[in-house]
Amino acid sequence: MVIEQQITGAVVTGIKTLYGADVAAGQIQLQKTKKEFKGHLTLVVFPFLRVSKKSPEQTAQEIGEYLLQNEPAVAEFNVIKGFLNLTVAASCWVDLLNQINATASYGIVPVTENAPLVMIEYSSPNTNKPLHLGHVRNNLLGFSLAEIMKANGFKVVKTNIVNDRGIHICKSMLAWQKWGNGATPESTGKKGDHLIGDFYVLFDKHYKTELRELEATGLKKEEAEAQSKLMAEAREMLRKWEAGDKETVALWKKMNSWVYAGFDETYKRMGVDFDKIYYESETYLEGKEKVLEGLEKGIFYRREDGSVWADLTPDGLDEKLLLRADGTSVYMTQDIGTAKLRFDDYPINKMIYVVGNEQNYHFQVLSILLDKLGFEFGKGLVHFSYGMVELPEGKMKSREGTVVDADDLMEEMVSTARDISQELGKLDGLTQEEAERIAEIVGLGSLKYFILKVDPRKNMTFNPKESIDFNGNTGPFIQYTYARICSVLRKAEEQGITLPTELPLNIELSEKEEGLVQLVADFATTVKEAGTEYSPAFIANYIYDLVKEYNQFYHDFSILREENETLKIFRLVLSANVAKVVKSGMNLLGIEVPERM
RNA sequence: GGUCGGGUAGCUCAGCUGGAUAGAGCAACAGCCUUCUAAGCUGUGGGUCCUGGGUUCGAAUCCCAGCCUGAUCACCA
Repeated sequence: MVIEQQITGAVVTGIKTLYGADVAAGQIQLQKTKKEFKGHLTLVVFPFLRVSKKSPEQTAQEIGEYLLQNEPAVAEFNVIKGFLNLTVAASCWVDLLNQINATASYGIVPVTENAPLVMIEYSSPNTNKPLHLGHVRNNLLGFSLAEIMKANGFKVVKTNIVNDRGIHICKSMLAWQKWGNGATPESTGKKGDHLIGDFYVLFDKHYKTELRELEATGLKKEEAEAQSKLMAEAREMLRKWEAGDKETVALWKKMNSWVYAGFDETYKRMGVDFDKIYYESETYLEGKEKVLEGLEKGIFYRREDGSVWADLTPDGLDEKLLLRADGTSVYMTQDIGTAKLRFDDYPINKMIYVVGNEQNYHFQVLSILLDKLGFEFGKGLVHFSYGMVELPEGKMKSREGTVVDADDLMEEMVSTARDISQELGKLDGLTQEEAERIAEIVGLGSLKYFILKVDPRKNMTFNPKESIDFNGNTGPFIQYTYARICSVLRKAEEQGITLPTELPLNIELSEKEEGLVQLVADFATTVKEAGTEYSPAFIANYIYDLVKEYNQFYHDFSILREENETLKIFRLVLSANVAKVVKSGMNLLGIEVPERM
């Protein structure tokens, strides 16, 4: 990176000297040389033809000669058409590796006292069913994004808004009352969130039966729905809850506590956490006040029936309801309320909402509304919108039981990891605990990487029948490489080799080794890009490239068996730094790396 | 219909702020373990980068039109 800046600067002065023209550093296209050509960096000379008034080849030749004489970092060059391929001196690469080696957390920007604060909302489950694959994607993206923002020097507050109220929860409660026979997580041995989820499904089953029976008497669908006794009971329960009926609230609290215990277990295993949790039951009334405030200021308007609206047609959107005629709040009102509470709690500079792309419109509207209401982060709020996870047959439907459950999935991945380890005989000589720990790391690593390596915006399909791979472009592939490096480093230590803090600059390196140093150095820019683009996938793809490259090196070169002592040490330092970057990169994805596997 | 995504190898995906012959993995086939972990490495086959125009020395990438696909446009959350 430093090398690139140096050469870019030299090119600027070179063009000034050769052709008397001024070019901005930003105009200079210095890119990595393609593998099939010799060199490390390539200057595209086409843009300079206007000032050189010569052919591409001749221009490239002239600039190349200038650099060779005036820029010590450039050791060689060759010209192919309009491309000037530059070979950087080996000593520069060793020097660069020394710098990386000296920085314990290379590529990670430290968080300073007065760094801007980013709040990231993610997960945001309903309390009427367990987490499924869609939540897994959300959780992994949210957690990783938080790590990436931290690595870019931001203060980060991770938050979760739990949707703990509403008709859906009442459905589970009602079903439990009617058919639960007092079942508890203890009595059934079931995780609380699963238990509640079962009752939610049970409600739906009974409700459907009721509808069928009503329709059999000749009623239309809408009429049947209107006459459903079950639904009426659920609504009545919601009314009671909102009125603060003691019995209802007590039941609600009890059942929610079961769900939270279940969620905690799932989050813990997944390795995600939160700094601050908000509950909708505590925030849903808050927005009202803000909306009324906006009404007073004339930002919103009231209709004849008493409902309050925002007119967003000047912004190219529709009119949006904010308060019903009866004064109750809607989803949007709640999000305004939550925003208010958060802003009261923290000096938020940037707000990121990790929410599925089906809510793009909602957040577009929210951004405008918050801005109008005077929230500083409103205009710049980021809706980190990600695509759905679909099954080969299409969308997952919780009511139809086609969801891929998060707990089941994690368990399956870990157990597959365990089986593979056993088959390959990788666990010989390890204790039961160590083996189990590794299975956990590898199984979850596989799942996490599988999800995070794809562009968040895209919908992804997950085929439960074809289990997630452990070979190729996968988490375990990366973890395996890390474990191998650790193994080599362990052996070096056993042989009494200590790694120096600084390598001598006069080492002869192969292209492969130079390329690896260059790749390792790229970690810093990758972290930065992942931050500005909000993309864990950038990190994932980078690590894969690095690891693939390292594996080739590992295969083709000896490290400990290298006879040239200096070279051996260099390769060990290089390996150690590849491992270092792989580890911190994987950590940015929320993935652990094992020291053996 | 309006708005916003996505369309790249049989499958899953990179590449998209314009640059060289469009890359990986999986699957298929063929090789490489008495040598630092073979969850690895090497090779073979596989492509109208949705289509058609345009801008450019140069387009998978940018612009326009169209096609396919998903989401959304609720007094649900």
